[in-house]
Amino acid sequence: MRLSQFFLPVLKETPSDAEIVSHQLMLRAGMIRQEGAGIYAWLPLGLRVLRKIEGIVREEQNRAGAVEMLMPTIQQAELWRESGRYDAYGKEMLRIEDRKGRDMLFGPTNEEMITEIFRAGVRSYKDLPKMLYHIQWKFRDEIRPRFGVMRGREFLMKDTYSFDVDRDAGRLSYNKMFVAYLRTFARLGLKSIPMRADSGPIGGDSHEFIVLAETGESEVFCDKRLIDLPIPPVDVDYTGDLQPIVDQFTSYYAATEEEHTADEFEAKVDEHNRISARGIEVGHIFFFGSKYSEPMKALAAGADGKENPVEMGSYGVGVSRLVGALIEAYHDDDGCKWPMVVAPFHVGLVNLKAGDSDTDAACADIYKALEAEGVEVLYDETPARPGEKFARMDLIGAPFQIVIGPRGLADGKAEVKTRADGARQDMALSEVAGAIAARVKEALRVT
RNA sequence: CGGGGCGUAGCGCAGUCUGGUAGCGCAUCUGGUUUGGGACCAGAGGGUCGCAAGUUCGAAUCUUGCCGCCCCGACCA
Repeated sequence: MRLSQFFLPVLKETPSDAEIVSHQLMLRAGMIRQEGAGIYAWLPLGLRVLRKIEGIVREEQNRAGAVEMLMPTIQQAELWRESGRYDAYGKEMLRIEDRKGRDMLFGPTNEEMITEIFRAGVRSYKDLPKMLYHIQWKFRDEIRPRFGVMRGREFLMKDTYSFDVDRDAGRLSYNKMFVAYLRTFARLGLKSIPMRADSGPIGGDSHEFIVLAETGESEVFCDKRLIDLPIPPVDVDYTGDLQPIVDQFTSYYAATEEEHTADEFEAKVDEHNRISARGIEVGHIFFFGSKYSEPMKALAAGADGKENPVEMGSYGVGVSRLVGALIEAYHDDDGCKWPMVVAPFHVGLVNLKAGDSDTDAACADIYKALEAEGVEVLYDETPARPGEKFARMDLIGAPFQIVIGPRGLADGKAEVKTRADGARQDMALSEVAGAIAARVKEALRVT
């Protein structure tokens, strides 16, 4: 992508109503624009990151055996009356009316709809288990939206729903999502910790996946040793027994504020291993049994011919929130420092003397060579001053910056800067594209 | 919803107390000088002062109502 064709409205100054660094940088780097309280337009740069996160979430869901679909954002109130939640949900639900005066709503979640879809297509235990998911915009009329995309009213969520014949089978689905979430967040470059969470009125299992961050909204307590537990590899067998993996993570103490008890914390964790910190909830997995299948009559016949409500779970990932969480984890004073897998561009190519035929030609060659290798390049061929170019590239945070100017050109050199540590090194002009492409590919390799 | 704060050019702000017809920095545009890590000089454009009503000879400034946004609390991906 050539910068001159792109739309990148960067800000030099920090907008005054952005409180936390991720919100500030998203506005400054031209990733989002606020259109209302908790409502944001995703500008081209921000959308690139959002799509990449979405892609990784999708890959890991598919790997775990979940099947993608897409449900609408607008739902009928009728459906929610069936489950009894139309009245129970409260003011967080945005209620609207169509031209015929029918009650509609902008979906805050999809349990009812998926249950309705499922019951229409499944009658027998032979069709189970099933896991279905979609990645769709949700609207929750939050009492107080804040922190940019971290708590927006409109947000992008991946929500998966599992359907099983009984509780034991349900546990297997739960474990699949548990493992998929460990992998998803690790692939994104985040250290997530599954924490025991409020299980709600009907009981069942529930874990929140928390990324530690000073700006997190939740207060959390956990065992330090959780942070470096091994993540299940790409070839983990989802048809096999995942219980040992889940057990390993859940054997250590980890709880959010609501579930935390100081006595248990002190009894189970040595003082030097205790972490008491703040965290961002990036995922939540929940097994809720027949809460919806029973009132909504989502039944499956068992081997004995008797019909029973299916056992369900739901599993959410805050996709748009993850953009904020990633910036909280990866930034410095100059801007974003994206991990390769979510970087809006892998490489920023800086032409130090745009308009000079030699530097233009050298840049064009490298640009072409990189794109041919599948590397995503933002090529700054605008005649701005060098300092401004560097600042802009730092702000958007491409992992590599390749700098071409007349001085280096004379020696056949290009300068390569690594955004993560700021290191700069000279590389031979003839080799730079190949070498950087190899490093990009290596960083994108899935493990 | 309760408490606090804010709304003046794309961004950051001053001016409001004490009414007199709108200003600064950055950004943008033009010309020139520059060009290897956030340049300099000269000039220019850009504003229903959140909206509406009222007071007044005169309102960004005073009064009332409304709208919007941010921060602190109970909910959640």
